[in-house]
Amino acid sequence: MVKITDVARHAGVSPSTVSYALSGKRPISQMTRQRIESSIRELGYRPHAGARALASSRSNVLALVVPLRAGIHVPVVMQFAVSVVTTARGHDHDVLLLTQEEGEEGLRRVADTALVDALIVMDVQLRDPRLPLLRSLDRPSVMIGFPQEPDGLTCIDLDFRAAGELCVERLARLGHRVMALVGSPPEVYVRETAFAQRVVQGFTAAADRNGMSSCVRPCEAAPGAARRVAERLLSEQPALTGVVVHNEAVLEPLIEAFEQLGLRVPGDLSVIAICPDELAESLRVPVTSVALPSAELGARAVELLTKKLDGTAVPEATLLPPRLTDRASTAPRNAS
Amino acid sequence: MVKITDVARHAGVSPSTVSYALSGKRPISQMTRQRIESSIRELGYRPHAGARALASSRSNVLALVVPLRAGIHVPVVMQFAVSVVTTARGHDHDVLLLTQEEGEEGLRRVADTALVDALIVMDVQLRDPRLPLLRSLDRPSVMIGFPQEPDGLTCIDLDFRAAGELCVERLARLGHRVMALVGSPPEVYVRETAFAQRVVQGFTAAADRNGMSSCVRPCEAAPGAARRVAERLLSEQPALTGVVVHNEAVLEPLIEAFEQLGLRVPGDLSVIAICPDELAESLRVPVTSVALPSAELGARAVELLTKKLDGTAVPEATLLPPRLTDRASTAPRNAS
DNA sequence: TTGAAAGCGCTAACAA
DNA sequence: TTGTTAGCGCTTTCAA
Repeated sequence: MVKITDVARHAGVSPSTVSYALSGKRPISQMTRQRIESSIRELGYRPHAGARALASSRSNVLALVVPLRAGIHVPVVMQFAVSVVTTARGHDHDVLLLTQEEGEEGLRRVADTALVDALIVMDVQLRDPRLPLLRSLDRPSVMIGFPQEPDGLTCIDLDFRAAGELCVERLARLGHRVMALVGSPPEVYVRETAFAQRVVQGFTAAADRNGMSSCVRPCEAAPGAARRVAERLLSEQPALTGVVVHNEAVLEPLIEAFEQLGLRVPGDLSVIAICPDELAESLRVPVTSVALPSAELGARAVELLTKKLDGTAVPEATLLPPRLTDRASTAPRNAS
Repeated sequence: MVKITDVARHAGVSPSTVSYALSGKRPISQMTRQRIESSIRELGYRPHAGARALASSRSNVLALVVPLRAGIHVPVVMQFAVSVVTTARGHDHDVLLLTQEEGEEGLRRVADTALVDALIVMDVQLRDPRLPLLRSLDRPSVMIGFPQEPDGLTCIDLDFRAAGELCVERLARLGHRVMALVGSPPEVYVRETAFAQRVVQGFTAAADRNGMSSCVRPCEAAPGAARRVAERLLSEQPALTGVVVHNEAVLEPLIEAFEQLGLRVPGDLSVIAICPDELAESLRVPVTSVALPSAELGARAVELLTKKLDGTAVPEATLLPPRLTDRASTAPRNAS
């Protein structure tokens, strides 16, 4: 194994000079820098990660905790993870993958052993048991999602409340007066996942504000669930002309169900989803949607974290504004 | 920070004794072990990962390289990753996540800096450019998938050839004589992904062996592609009664398309998929399928790797036998 | 602009 | 069964 002393000898300088040339933490003359660089190349030198971590108390590794639970759309998690890895690499960091399953002990372990410098935690609940722990750790963290008490923590997420409102506003502008929100599976609400509740709040508030009739229905991801929800909605709200869907798994089946029940999309029924753009674009009827920007969230989370590692102050809360793209599933309300 | 010398002093022993108590690499008397354990608990001691890695030349971290390309079913990758993390934790290892994008340089980097002890590489191509590198690294690796020349490498995968055969055999036993394979998107074949080709080989060989008429159609994941493939199949093979689908993205739309074209599943057409059980179970018509055992693959890959790290010899090739589950999409050929 | 040298916290060879 | 101690390869202070 080639070590820093080998490089130093080969370049005719001291080890510390090589170290500084590598880190840029002190000025190096043009000439020595070049000699060092060519020695490194010639010898194929790679600094030992463990030795570095020990001497500098920086591992240059971030922990990413991914959720596993029901009702979470897997491609969103994956895209987020990939974006975190890519962005982290751009900041000279690697990413250690942890599962929710490991729980608080897992977080404590990687932090206390100095395996990682900082943590990104996905799928934060309103009263997440990990919050006190994260506050007490000596390493910075960023949470995806907003808990009830975000004080002292750094959180980022799509502004789901505004997303819910934006959907309603768009439907309102198209003349729709009676609308429904088809949401996540019931268990998501039961475990108090903030983002699901925020959509409901935004949806309901905007509907009330616009004097519209509205209702909210959670929906399972199971095969027949979309159909049943569609049937119930139509029987309970015969005048329904606008539907907001916040549930990736049932978006397609739900539209199919409405059409099988005799409603044309968007002729009789306008549909807006809150989901990844890729999903909205891929359906037979491309769906007007508010994007779930997982890649951007991942990138931003890493940037917040690297700033915190650099000692730069960052805002406690970052809410990404919703962005709506019109596609083929929305139309003005039929005058008939 | 609490260090091993603190624990040693607190327990009235030497640091090495603490180290050995932790690693179990030499016998410790009952009494000292207990004293050490309670000191550790009392002080909240956690060994520093970097220091450990430096002194022992083991980081206890595995690298996992995940694919990003088109035609790869995201939930399969995610489930695999989760299974790798879970199993690795059971063997006292953590998992560093790398993307395909990082390429050979990424592999070399994490190996040469001793950031990881070993590597798991997914989505191996027939002539994968990473093979020579993996052979030359001083760290063990396991590949998911089989390249053309697996010599000197450790590979594991589902036996896709046998899976293709198994599907045909089941259809043959049900009396079907004319069948088609709807495969992955064309780009998957173009880039020579072994598993896709192996399914084709198994499918074709078994069909020939049984004197059946067969054809193979790649299929895009795009919205209308399933419908077009279904139409072409029916016009070109009017006697078609058995379809094998090896393409998660189009399984559902394909069945819908066949039904819209007037064919009942399984009344007129029997369908067998090669896909994750969860997907097969979740469709409106639960689909008879050969399971894609991503969780098992992940666990087995880690086990192979930890054995290699322990110096135990492991087989170069591991092929998991296909397992077929009968569901509602297959029936004996209609006698009419 | 550079060098010397003292650790960082742990493991494992050696010695007892 | 346990202790002593020499590193592991790097960073960073101090000194020049």
